[in-house]
Amino acid sequence: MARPPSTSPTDVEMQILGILWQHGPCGVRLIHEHLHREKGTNYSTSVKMLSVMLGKGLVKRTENRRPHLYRAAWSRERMGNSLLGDLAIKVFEGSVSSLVLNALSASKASERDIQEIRKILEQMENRDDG
Amino acid sequence: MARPPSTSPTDVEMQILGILWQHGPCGVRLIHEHLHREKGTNYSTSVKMLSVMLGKGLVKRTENRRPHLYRAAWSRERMGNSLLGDLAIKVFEGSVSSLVLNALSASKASERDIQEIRKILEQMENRDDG
DNA sequence: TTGACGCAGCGAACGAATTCGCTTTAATTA
DNA sequence: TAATTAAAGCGAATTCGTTCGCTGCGTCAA
Repeated sequence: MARPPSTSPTDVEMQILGILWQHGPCGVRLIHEHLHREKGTNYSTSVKMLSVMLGKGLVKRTENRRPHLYRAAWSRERMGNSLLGDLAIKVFEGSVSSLVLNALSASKASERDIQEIRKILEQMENRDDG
Repeated sequence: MARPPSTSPTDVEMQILGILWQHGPCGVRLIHEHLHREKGTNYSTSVKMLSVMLGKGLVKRTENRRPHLYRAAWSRERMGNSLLGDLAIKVFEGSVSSLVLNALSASKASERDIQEIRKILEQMENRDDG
């Protein structure tokens, strides 16, 4: 009679993944320092969250030495695409294209970004399956 | 000592917004029928959720007649862009361009989508602020 | 070895999100 | 009007996400 556990990473989990993506593998101490700076949480909280994330398969860790080293289980890109897919399902009935189209027409992308996108479009057209 | 209330719509709320975007303004009854079909929830649950969403400003309602009519407070497009921005903050350090770029290079957009995107890019370049 | 200190883990506490039962209010029919 | 049915609302129950306090272990230096 309550809500089901969420599939995608929660807010704090995303925050931690962000730190891991930025720093690469690191110990709890470093992660804690970031979280403490950003929201004043306790060391135990960081330990717990990492533990939860380990259980969910969101992070992996090396236990050879102490302190243990944590790293993100998924790359920034992979996670981004996955969450983008979820978002498309929620608001655009599953169409990532609609989502991207809509974002492009609403945003003010830089000249450099536009060139970048052009290049990618050409690459796509040169693929057989495009 | 707990989590802060989430800013963006929750899962169930998004589900309800989806129904409203699809059907346009409608009463609780219709929304309930959808939710019941999809996850077997009770009529009271739909009433409550709509009430919560009304409090959050996610939906508006007309009380002239009974049953009351509910409608989404934000368009699909507006909500999509807003959530896309949130997502970019979480995974790409705030860069929507990175998010879109990454999505484009990973996805297999259709020929028609590609042309569509080209058109939008041209429109963007013709704007002074592009 | 022993004392000090950092690291890891567990379980409880608390608010947020979701669900429903029961009551109240409104409309519709007899 | 009175009885019946539908709509709306309230409050409690339940689970999830997040936080921390306390306990115990590993490591290092004296």
